[in-house]
Amino acid sequence: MLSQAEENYLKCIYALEREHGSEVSTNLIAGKVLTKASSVTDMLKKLSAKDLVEYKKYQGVQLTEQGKRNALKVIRKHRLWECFLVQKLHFKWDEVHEIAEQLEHIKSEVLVDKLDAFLRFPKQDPHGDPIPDKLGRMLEDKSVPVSNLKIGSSGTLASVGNSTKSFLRYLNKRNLALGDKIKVIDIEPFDNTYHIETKTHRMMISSEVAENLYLRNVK
Amino acid sequence: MLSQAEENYLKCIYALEREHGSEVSTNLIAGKVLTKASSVTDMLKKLSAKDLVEYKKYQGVQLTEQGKRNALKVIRKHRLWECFLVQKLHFKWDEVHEIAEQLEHIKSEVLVDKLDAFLRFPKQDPHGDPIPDKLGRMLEDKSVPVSNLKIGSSGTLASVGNSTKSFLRYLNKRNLALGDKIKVIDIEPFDNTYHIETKTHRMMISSEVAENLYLRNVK
DNA sequence: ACTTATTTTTAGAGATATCTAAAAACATAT
DNA sequence: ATATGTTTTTAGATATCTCTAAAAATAAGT
Repeated sequence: MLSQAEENYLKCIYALEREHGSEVSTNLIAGKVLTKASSVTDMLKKLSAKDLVEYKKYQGVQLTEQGKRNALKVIRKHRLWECFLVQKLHFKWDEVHEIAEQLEHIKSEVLVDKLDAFLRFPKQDPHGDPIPDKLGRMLEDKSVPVSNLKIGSSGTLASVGNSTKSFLRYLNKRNLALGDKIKVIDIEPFDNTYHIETKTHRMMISSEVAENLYLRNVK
Repeated sequence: MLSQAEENYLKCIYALEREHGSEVSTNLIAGKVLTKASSVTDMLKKLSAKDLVEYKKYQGVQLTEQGKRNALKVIRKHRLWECFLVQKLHFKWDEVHEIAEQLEHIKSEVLVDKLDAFLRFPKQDPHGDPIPDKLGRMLEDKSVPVSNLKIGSSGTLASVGNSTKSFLRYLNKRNLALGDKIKVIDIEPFDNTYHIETKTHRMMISSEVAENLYLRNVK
């Protein structure tokens, strides 16, 4: 049985393996979990003892198959609960992340599967992220962050790389929503600020924001 | 912010104050929480420091107004989640207690109120227990345990004093369900075994079971 | 009232998850 | 290759919640 802290680390390492290579460093984890490197080291030893990660001192970590399975279970729960909160309880997309962070740790296989059925087996959560099925399979993510685009290319906003309340409120304020078509007009070479255009607006976004807007059907 | 352990103690003390007098002893609590008396003492000190209980050494405890408010919040959440699990996810009444024990600790006022609305403000949970509203008000419980009845009296099964899987499965097996009319036919003076009768069956139940079957409209 | 039994509290220790500060390993630069 | 800087790990401490074993308070019995 995994503790909440252990589950959070697995989820975090899973995300970092996708963002960066499959070798994840202690400091990277510390940054994401908002803790100190020394705490991360402690936890990595524990996860390693449980065969959830491959860990060699000073070498960073990698999830084992078992670790990945467990990470996907937590992610599945998180995203299903987000769907529930938005679809059934009528929360806004910027209000659900923090609550789902708690709900994702509820222990009951049956509960998750019944919730999945109740929601009619959704394939994506309110932020456009794919929901793993019972076996961990999910839609392959072919989206690209705006920060990878060249001037002149465009695509459709498919998901966001950050589901915190503050980021989503920022998007609301700027009138950006999933499904919007976005085109890159210009890039400031100095600080990588992006000038983008939607159907109705033109705006500038920082490089950090550009890294968190994922587009599909990029041309 | 209260920890899960603290919330569990408050809930437990609340229940014991109803079952026994308002003075609840350390050992009683230890029995209900399944822990040792020494652990209870530690926790009582902590709850007392937070003004959630009135505690004097060797004298037992009592919830303060604040403690009662918090206990009712947890109970409200527990019972609402049980409704959700049965009504929306189609769990059986004997499958929800353990899951609700986890869900009751999810922190979000808005969530509870939205859940309440989603379920159309139910007044009772699947075990017949009253659900406190946002302000802690609930249906007054006028039911009586079978163990308080005399030979010849009868009533309608209104709620159960124990929602564990094992007890509810026992009731399923004996074909006892909420709403059933129950009549006391005889009481063994030796061990307080009750002979009871429903519309379709006659059976014997132990005194422990009799203490956990609550009837309304007793005549 | 005094002995015995029960209940409750204290004292000290373990497990989990975190931290700070210092040491060790690794990376980089001249 | 040696010095400098960064990253990671260790060592030791704290907070929460639990336990066992022993001491203190209360209750009960004759």
